[in-house]
Amino acid sequence: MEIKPTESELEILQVLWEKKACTVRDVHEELAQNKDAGYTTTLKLMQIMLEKGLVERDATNRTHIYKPLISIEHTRQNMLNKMIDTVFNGSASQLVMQVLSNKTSSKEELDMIKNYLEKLENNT
Amino acid sequence: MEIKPTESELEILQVLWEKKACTVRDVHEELAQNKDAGYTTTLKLMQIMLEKGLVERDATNRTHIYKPLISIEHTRQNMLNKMIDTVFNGSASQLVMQVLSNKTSSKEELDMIKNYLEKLENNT
DNA sequence: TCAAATGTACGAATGTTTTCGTAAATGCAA
DNA sequence: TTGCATTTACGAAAACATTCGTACATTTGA
Repeated sequence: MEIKPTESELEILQVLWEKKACTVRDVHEELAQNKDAGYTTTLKLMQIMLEKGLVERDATNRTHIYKPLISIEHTRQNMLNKMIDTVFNGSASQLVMQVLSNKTSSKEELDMIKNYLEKLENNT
Repeated sequence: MEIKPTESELEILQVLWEKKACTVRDVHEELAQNKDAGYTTTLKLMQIMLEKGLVERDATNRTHIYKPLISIEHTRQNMLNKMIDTVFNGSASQLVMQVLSNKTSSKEELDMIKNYLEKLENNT
């Protein structure tokens, strides 16, 4: 699967991932909180996403219901891999340390990560 | 600073970060290894980057010398923050764990990260 | 010296993404 | 019923990014 969502498409996917199934209006209203673009803009984008296979829809009723066709995990991983390749010289650990250095994480978060690391090491 | 480099601009920045100072030809030759686009394309892009303030140049001599004006760390952090905000619900640790789960890192890398984490915890 | 090579400048073509206007169909409520 | 609101479809404009052709200046070396 080599479809990279555009920035606007990602915004729409956020909403779909969160709400599982949406009408165009649902998505539009959600987006309208942070951004202003017309209703038909959102509609058009979602139609394009349908063509690209990023979403599917139930067109049984007049008001269509859209659902995401790509998973959030998959998309996250794709984006991370691309970023590691292009901006972090292929080093995942460099990326991790950069995240940890600037985002002031809580002790709980750090501990969670540490536990996770230990689990990883034991499993190999 | 709210200038987000485009994809092509990032490719050029990679080269500049690596080599510190470059002519257009330097950059072009480097890029030409993986991609094919004409010399004037690279030139034009670098001129645009100059206008945007992404790079500076010494135009004393006929062959101009370009240098990056934004640091690699800053750019990395910007990209990560944006990604955390938009795709990881604002949770840096979620991002970290996703990276660790899929990129099979070596034990050395994992240890490096663990040490780094401990240093972080001791400093707070 | 002077032609070829190398360099910059820059407008314009091309490609992609985003935005919107308008038309047509359907549902809804007075 | 009838007219107003909501919805889809779709073409085309606008905005943004990339690519390239061409003109012109400078350097180089035969």
